[in-house]
Amino acid sequence: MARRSDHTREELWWLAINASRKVVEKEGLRGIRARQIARDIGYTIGTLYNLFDDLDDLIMQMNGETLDQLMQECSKVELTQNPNMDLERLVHCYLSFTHENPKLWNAIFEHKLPEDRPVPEWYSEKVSRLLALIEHALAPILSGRSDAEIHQHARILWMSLFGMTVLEGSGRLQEGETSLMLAKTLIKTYVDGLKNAP
Amino acid sequence: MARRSDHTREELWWLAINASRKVVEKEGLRGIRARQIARDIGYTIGTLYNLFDDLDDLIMQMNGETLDQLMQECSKVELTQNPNMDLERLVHCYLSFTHENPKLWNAIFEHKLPEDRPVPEWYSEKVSRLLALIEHALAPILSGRSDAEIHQHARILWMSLFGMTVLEGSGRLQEGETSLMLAKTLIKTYVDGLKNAP
DNA sequence: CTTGATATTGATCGCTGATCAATTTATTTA
DNA sequence: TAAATAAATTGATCAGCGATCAATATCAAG
Repeated sequence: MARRSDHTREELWWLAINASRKVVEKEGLRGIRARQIARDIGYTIGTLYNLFDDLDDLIMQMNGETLDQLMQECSKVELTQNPNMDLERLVHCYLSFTHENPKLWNAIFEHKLPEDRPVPEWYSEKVSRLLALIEHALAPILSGRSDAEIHQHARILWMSLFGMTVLEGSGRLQEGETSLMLAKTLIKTYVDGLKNAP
Repeated sequence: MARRSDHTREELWWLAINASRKVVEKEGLRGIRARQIARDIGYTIGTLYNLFDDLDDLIMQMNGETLDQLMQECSKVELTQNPNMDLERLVHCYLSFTHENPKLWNAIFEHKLPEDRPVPEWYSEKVSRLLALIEHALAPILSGRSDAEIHQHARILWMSLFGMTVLEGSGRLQEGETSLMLAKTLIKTYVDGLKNAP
C-alpha cells in the first residue's frame, strides 16, 4: 500500500543508499540486489525503481556518497603551505579512509557503466573537487609553472596513490608494507623531484 | 549431438577463451554471457560448463591468458644493462600493451571473485612473475642504496604505473592525457627526486 | 467531498547462470 | 567383430535476476 507520509523522497533516498552501503561493506558490489535492498528498507522493488533509474544509477549515487565522505574527511586537514607536510597529511587522510572502507572504496573502481553511458557530470565534479585539494597543496612549489602542469602533477600523484590503494585492497602488498609508508616515500621523492627539477 | 572428435579438449578451451576475449574486447566484462560464448564456439551451454566450473572460472582463465600475453611482450624487451634505457623500454612495452588492450586489461581489475573464494595459485603466480620482471628492471636505476630501499622504490613506481593503466583502462583519463605521457613525467620527476635527495 | 497528482504495489516479462538425466560417440575389452 | 565401458554433448529445467507498468492507494488542493 502507498505510504507517502512514512518517508519523504529524500529520506527514502538515504534509506536506500545506506542499505546499499551496508550490503557492499559486507559482501562487496556483487551482493547488490534490487529486491534485497527494497526489502531492507521496507518497500518493494517498484519504489526502488521510482527512486533510481536502475542499479547502475543506484551504484553511482552510492559511490558518489563515498566520494563525498572522503572529501569531508580530507577537508578537515589543516594546510600549512608546506607542500611536503600538507601532502603527507592529505595522503594520510585519504589512505586512512580507504583502509577503513575497503569494500566501499573498491566499489568505486570495480563498477563500470555500460559503454554507451557517459559518467554523469555531478560524479566527475566530485572527483575533480578531490583533485583540487591535491593541486592546492602542491601549488606553492609549482608557483612558476602553468596551471596545466600543476594539474598534471596533481593527477599523477592521485593516480599513483590510487594504484597503491587498489593493490592494497586486493592483498598484493608485501609483508610489512603499508600503503601509508609507500605513499610517504612517493610524496617525499616526487616533491624533491619537483623542487630540484632542471 | 556429441561430436567428441571435432575438437580436443584443449582446442575447445582455446575456442572458448578466444571467444570470451573477443566479447570483452568489444563490450567489456559486462558482455560475457555463457549462452553467447557457447553459441560463438558452436557448442551448447552444457559443454561450456564441462570446460569451466562457472563464469568466474572462465573469466579467471581468460585474465590469466591476458597476463601471459603481457608477460610474453615484456619478455621480448632487450635489456642493455643501461638502467635508464631498460626501464624506459620496459615501461613502454607495458604501457603499450595496456593501451592496446584496455578492455582486456581492465577486466583483470574489474573482476572480483566472491569473498569466500581464494585466488587460484596458478593465477597469483602469473601476477608474481610479471611483478618480478618489472621490479627487476626498475631496480638497477637505484643502485647505491640498500636492497630494501631499492626494492621499495621499484615497487612504488610499479604501483604508480599500475594506477595509471587501471584508470586509463576504465576510461578515466582526461582528453589528450595518455598513460605514457603521465608515466614519463612520473618517472622523470621521481628519478630527479632520487638523484637530488638530501 | 471531489479531483488530480503522486507514491506504491506486485504480477509479469525476458533474461541469466547453473544443473543434470538422457543421449550419442569413442575407446577398450572380450 | 561385438559388447561393455568411459566420456562428451545436449537441452529441458530451475531459481533467481533487473526492469516494466497497469492498477491501486494515498495525499494535497480546490
